[in-house]
Amino acid sequence: CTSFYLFPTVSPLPSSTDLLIQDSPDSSTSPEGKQSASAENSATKKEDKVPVKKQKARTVFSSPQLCVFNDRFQRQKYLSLQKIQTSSRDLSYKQVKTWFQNQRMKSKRWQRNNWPKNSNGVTQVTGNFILFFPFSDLSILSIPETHNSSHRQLWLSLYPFR
DNA sequence: GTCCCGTTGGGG
DNA sequence: CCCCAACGGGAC
Repeated sequence: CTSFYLFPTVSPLPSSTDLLIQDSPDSSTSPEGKQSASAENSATKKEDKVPVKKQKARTVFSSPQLCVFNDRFQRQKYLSLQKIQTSSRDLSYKQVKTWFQNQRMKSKRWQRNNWPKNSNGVTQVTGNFILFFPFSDLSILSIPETHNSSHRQLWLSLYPFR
């Protein structure tokens, strides 16, 4: 998975979404719930639960994982059942679901702010090209020479990933 | 159960 | 600061 894709015409799409995504060494999240067992300070009142500080785990997805997710997200904004599970066996379903949710929000927010509108909030069309900005990524969907109903599509996706 | 939405908190 | 995974809660 490179950071640059260009597949012409009706992309059969890599579809390899599974396989290859070698598991990165660490892959999983930070050491979960590591605070000491905290020997109960014994005789405290029952309902006086001292705030057991739950440390939020901050997962950072690996680049290959993001690549797969992004690629998928371009086509499906909604995670259909557990399909993507296979490509990310190290990640929980909840994590993937959360990623899609956040991505949807990000997409929406990005559109609200940065989508090029022509007067009426519709996608801007310039010549033969439709500029298509799903979110922070750049995508250009062009429809060159539409001879009768066979829209030839050319997808050009850039995945910066920062 | 998932979704949306606002919010929280970890980490660069 | 910002980014973003994860959380909480209400709605369906």
